[in-house]
Amino acid sequence: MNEIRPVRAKSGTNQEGASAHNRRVMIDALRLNGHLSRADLARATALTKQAVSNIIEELENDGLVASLAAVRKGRGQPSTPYRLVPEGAFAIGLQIDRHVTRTIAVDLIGAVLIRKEVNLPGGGPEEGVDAILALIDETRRELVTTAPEFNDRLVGLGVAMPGPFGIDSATDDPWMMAAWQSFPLLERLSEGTGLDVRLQNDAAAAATAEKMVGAAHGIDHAVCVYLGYGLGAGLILNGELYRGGHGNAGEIGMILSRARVGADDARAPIEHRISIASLCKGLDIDPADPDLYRRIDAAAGSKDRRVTDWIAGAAHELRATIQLLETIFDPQTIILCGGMPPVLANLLIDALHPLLPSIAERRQRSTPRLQLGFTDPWAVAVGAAAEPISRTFDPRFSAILKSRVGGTL
Amino acid sequence: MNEIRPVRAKSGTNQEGASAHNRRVMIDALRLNGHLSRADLARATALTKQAVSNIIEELENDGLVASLAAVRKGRGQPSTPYRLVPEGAFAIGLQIDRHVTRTIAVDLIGAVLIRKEVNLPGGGPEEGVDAILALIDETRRELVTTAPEFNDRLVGLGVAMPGPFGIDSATDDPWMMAAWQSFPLLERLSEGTGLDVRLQNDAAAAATAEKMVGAAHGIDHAVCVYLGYGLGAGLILNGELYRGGHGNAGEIGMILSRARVGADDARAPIEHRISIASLCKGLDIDPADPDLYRRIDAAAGSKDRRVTDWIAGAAHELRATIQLLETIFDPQTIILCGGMPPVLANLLIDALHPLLPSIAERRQRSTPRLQLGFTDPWAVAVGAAAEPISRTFDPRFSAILKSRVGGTL
DNA sequence: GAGTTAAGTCAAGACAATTGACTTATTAAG
DNA sequence: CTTAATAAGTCAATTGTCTTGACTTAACTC
Repeated sequence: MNEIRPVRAKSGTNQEGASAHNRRVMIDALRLNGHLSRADLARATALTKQAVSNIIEELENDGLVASLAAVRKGRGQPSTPYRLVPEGAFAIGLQIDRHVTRTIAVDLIGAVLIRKEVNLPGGGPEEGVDAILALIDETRRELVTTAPEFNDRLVGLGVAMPGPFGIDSATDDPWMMAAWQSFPLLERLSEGTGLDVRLQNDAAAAATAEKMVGAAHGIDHAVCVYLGYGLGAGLILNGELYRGGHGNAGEIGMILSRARVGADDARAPIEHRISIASLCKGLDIDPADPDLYRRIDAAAGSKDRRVTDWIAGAAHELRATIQLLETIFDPQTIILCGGMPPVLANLLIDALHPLLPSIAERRQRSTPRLQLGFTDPWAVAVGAAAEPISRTFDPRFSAILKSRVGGTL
Repeated sequence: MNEIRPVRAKSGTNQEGASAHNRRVMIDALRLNGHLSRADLARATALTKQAVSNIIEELENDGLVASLAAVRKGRGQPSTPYRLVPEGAFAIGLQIDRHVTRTIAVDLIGAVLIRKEVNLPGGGPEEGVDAILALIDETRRELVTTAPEFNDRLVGLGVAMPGPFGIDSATDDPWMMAAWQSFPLLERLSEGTGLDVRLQNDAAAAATAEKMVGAAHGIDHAVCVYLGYGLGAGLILNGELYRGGHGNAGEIGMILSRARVGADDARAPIEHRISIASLCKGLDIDPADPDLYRRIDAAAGSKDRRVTDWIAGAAHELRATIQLLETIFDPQTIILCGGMPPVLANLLIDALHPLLPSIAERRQRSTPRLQLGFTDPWAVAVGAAAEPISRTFDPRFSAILKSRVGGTL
């Protein structure tokens, strides 16, 4: 403690870390493959039968896995497959959006257990946070009351709200939620609930949802393009969500468009053409309109000229963005998701084809270059709730390491 | 073996994996901090003094670390700092470029030990590979002869060549090295040398070099923009080089430009304006000119109008690209590197400022948004050689896991 | 010179995976 | 029907690596 010079180093690990990893690997394998016997797991994880047996027994005692009926499949003793027990854990997701606030609870396999939606009272975050805490508490109580098997099974609270976070320049973008950005939300929620709380932006949450229960399930390299009020991307790289140096990776809405606005060189963010906000502008709807979803749905269904114009513009811009993302990330697939009516999503997907040539054009593709993901407005909340589940149960480098105590010399 | 259904799962780990990780963590900590005592290491890695002591003793026996003179720094027993022993390991890097082939050897700390350059005999890869194997062997022998302490210390061979790899459409880009792309180079090199061989594209190799001995040293999130014959980016994400789903991540040269070529909507790859190849075109030099570097240097130094034009065009395009990369990756810094004369690099860096506004504009930056990295033409070869060192000694998730034996049911 | 602080070692203990032999349950072959 | 082959899974002993807590050593401070 004589010098202030910080020592930079990664953490080491020990048997506990290894064991924790192995438990996560078992859960991950069951999540990906549905059900596997102990022998299957031993082969798949490169562990010995005995090690797997011990771990599975432990997980069974913890109520995280359960056996199914034995299966005869040829010579040899029949195998006993194991599956995840959905009731083994649950997490709460909180989505704070511009006009609504939602809570949701999902179980170990990502299934939705309960959901609630409120309009926050006017005023700022200071007033809102109490309402949020009440909503979370209500969600928690209600679930445990109706399904007591979930008692003591809550692993965390995930929060999703529009980013970017921690940016100096309070941009004058009317769709940014400046007040919430500067509010110490996580601290207040953590204090108020006693839970481990983590924040993601909308796109990251949508990607987390796609990864656990959607099109990105089991895919290690995917870019989820999230089209909401704004535009973002959730980056799944090496099987984990990538956050960037300051938690703002994937804010692709702020990429400057290729199209010039006027005669000068000023270019607008692509979000100004690819977003529900821009569609609202075109349709002359207030984005705060509580009936927004239905109105867009109607307009899209009726082939309103203003919708087709928007689609043409958005598709033009988005095609280039997809080519860009493919070029930069070389992902296995790109997933288009967002809280929009399926009619609109399908029109957009159609308008995006044919895609621009890119390195993603390869003969032996196992997944399409572009797929449609969730369009359910609740997907972001699901992703928010899926994050604590993933953090608690998925294999990841950081879960192996010992938690740092000191870190400075 | 009754079903073909593959079981997808991550590998488990055991004490061996944990131990291997801890050894790597020690080496990484010493690499980052220069020298640390056992007590420092224990604090920094969250391991116990005893565990660190054992590991360091082992590493010392293996000739990878060595102690320095004891340091008195206040009360208590003086500490004995340890440092990496450069002679503890070396790796060979092979750079196959359009007009030259280079080999290099670097030691454990990334210092260059020996380097060689040849022009491959005409003909295709089939003729070339024998010359390459001879060159590698010569490099290896010469080093071990002049510095016998390196005997038996070779950890691998890293190869760098222009990407992208494994793309169907043999593009008609005259700068692609189609013949080499389809040649089973790695297999042949692996057979011929008996070494573990890995391939990177130029930009990835440059980033690997920056990470081990350059501007990205100790930085976990950085994008290295590599300006060579073509344009690419080496992505350092979470402290590791990101390769993408098919090993082609970061091929940003193929991003389509914002500028239209003609009146129609056709757009050229930005590489057509940001690359040495494009500069050659502008200067009317054959990129194969053996005197290329000097001629560009002269032109840049003399403020040749054609050079300033190129710089203006490249800077315009590159500014947008930098804004794009910052927006997508939210890195701690962007490093511009490439095999160009420093005069040119500095002119380009100057022309890039002021940078476009982006989320990277934050008050408490510890690193500049854009820095100049290596411009040495040998940097790619260094990066190629640094890869086996990094793979062997740096902490990484995959190093903890047991190697898969089966994997299918 | 006594007390304090910090680095580092010693020896025993704990933990989780490994090893190799064994049991059990089924199909295949003669 | 019997025997062999095959595969799942268990038992008990072993191993390797980190942890624990007491101890030693070497400096500084008062």
